[in-house]
Amino acid sequence: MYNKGLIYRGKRLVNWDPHFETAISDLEVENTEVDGHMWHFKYPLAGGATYEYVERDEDGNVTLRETRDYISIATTRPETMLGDGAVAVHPSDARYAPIIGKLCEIPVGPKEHRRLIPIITDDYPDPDFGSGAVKITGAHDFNDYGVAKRGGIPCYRLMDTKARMRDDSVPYAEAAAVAGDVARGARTLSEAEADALNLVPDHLRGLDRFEARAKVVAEITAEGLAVMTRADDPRLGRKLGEGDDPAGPVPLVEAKKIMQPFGDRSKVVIEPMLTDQWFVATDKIVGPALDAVRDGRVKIMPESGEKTYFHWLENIEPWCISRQLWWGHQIPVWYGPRLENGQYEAPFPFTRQSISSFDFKRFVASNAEEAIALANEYYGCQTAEYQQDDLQGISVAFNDLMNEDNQVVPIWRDPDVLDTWFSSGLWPIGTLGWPEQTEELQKYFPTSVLVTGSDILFFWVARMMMMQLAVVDEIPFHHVYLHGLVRDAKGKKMSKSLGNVIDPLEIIDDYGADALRFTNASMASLGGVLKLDTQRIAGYRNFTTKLWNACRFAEMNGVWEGHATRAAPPQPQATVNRWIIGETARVREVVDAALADYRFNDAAQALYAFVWGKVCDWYVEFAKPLLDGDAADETRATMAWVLDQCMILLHPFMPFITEELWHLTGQREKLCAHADWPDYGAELVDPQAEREMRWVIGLIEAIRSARTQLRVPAGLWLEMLQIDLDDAGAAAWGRNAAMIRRLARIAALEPAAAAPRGSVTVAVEGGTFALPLADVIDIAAERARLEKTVTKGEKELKGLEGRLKNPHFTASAPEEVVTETREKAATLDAELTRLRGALAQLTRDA
RNA sequence: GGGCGAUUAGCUCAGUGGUAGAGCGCUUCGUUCACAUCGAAGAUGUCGGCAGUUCGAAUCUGUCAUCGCCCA
Repeated sequence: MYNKGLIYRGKRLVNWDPHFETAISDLEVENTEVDGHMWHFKYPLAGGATYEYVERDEDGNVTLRETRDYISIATTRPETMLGDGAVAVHPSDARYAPIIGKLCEIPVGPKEHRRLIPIITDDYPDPDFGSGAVKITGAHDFNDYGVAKRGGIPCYRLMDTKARMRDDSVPYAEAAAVAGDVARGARTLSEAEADALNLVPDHLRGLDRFEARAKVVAEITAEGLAVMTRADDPRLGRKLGEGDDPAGPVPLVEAKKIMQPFGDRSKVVIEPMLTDQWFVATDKIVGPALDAVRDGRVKIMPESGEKTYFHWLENIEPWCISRQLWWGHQIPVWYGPRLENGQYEAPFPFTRQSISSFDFKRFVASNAEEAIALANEYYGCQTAEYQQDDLQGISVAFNDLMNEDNQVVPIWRDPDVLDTWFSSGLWPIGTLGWPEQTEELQKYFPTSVLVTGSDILFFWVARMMMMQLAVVDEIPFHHVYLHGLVRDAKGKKMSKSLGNVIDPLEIIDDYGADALRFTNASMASLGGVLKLDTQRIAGYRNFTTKLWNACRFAEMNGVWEGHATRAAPPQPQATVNRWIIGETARVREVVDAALADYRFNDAAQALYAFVWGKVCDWYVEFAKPLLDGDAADETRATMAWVLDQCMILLHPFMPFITEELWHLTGQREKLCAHADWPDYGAELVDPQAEREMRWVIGLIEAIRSARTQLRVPAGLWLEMLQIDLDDAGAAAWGRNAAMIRRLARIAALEPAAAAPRGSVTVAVEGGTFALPLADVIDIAAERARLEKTVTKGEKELKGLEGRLKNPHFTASAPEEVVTETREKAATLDAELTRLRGALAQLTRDA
């Protein structure tokens, strides 16, 4: 990338972490609002010059007119005043028009060496904010840096790597004199010369930045150059004490919420710092990464992630990739003296400062041998490698070279390391052996799906995209699946300092790895926040137990005797068995469709509903009578197949228990993990069986509901009367009587012409039944129950009929929707008729 | 200030134009031979407000409100 011109070295303002003494990226900075102060100071005009300062209201009326010999500046960081290069005002700001181009004095430092700086115009200052005038400290503020660059204002660095006031270079008097010449236009400074100049007054040198701030404030205030106000000025944000005079003059120090940058690891205040760093020219490599998503070669899910991705990449800044850390990939660049017209050039003698900022000759190579080879060729003589911090060694070697004592040129490697995101940006190819053309690289690159947290989109995903396209000119993956961040049950970000971190190992101890995994899957809907709630995990723990118990039931009934894996479903005769095979086929289709769309929660949800709600709640219950009868063998075969399918389909969501059950329940040629994923579908559905079982379940539920609502003792077996029943219903009853009677606790079914006095009506599709319970139940309760059902049904029917009566609906709605609505209305109408009949009967009896 | 998103049952959340669901919780009942980490039955919603598009809106559009995240 360096050779392609995509990486360069430059002096730029970076986020500097004074604790770890390294540059960090924007994304590693947390901006937090804290209570801060805004100081207002007077910058006296040079030579005692004065001007008419006029303020007007919105209508242009003069609200203040006074003669001033200063310009008022507000700052939240007074210590940076020492490095001011100018004062800027907005070009449209009439208040300061008379003094533009004039010089003013920085009101700090020894009186005899006060620095003068120019008053310039720039679009950055907001005339409505503070005094409208902004001090420009290019080396310590990002906005100011921009103004300084535009206005040709020098950037004076004030602090060292620990954010202490600088204590190097020449005495203040000398430095201030140079800066004064610059301000008067008598000379200019190169970037490096400005950087080398230490403008910290001698008595402040070596102080911590916050100590220096306090001293600067105290000195300016003592000199009477703080802007004053009344003690009861609300901007001060403080309460007056007993003896305070509300009108008493006090310095204007506003109490203000300010956004302050903190290092996300060190938690110390980040200092914008002008340093030499390596950068990626992101503007040159961002295009392909944007195009790949725009044209759909790479898809980000959820789609909102694409918007975020575009927004970030379209506004990307140069990427600072050097870090001053001891760990990481060391930057593969070696430096040596420049060779110009046969002369070696270097800042002799070498100092820490000069060696890191001088523009040396660079040798970029993948290892030291190659670098030395390059250097030997360039210098036409031998070279030797040194450590950059071995200043003495390099100085001696360079001195010998100059004195022609020894023709060995010293070179040394850049001590900085690469940003981890730069290194890991190459992960998709680096892990496969690149730059070697390995078999793995051929086989696995480009990769397929990247699954990661939504917060990683900028950190890593965008960088992998840019770097793979820049380095090997291919997309690294075709799908990016962004999941939410796991939070605690209250939605708080987990953090060690808050102590709300949920340790997955503890969850696993309490609920099992399968329960945790299933929970994660079931909450993995696209986007959003995942609030990890142990109650929910416990629910899925219960689900694993449920599956276990279903298999145990099967075992107790001989289902697993001689069982071996069978891919093809059995072909049973019994409706129940035919039905559950169809249901299995349906859920397999739903699960596959969900997985294909990365809707893991839908897949998990469908399996949960099927295994618990269909297999355990109904099929196992229905099977109980069958296991004693003629259909016992085919039922065993069906149950074995269905449970095998449950294990296979559930395996991705709960691998441990399914694998365990797999091996406990039959002869297995391979792991459940390796079992063939099924591909059957709707062809296994028997529509007749499905209709019949739906009817049976409906009848059982209707009877159970009537029983409990009328408080029939749960253990009581009831006689039931068949009032009317169509052919389909009669056939269904005939085939499933044993199951219905068992599950609804019906002792016997007798035909009857009419429901006798005081009986409970059970209306289902195509039929009406009655439970003669005159002795047991409360007639009024039964009437209330029926009335409630009728009212509810009537309301629904009214809605359906309303739609059907609307000609626009029948004309414009899709045909199947109209048909479906008609059928629903007809069924409901028939049921209501039966219920109304029962209600009338009840009223007559009473 | 800019961008993104959210607002649905008591709680946590699904639901991309056909009249609203799940889990948990809650109420009542239950020692029925897989399972009380269970079973049966039940209650609970002007889908944040308003306006619009549409035969039909939780869903699309606009607007307001509240909240969250990211970036300044």
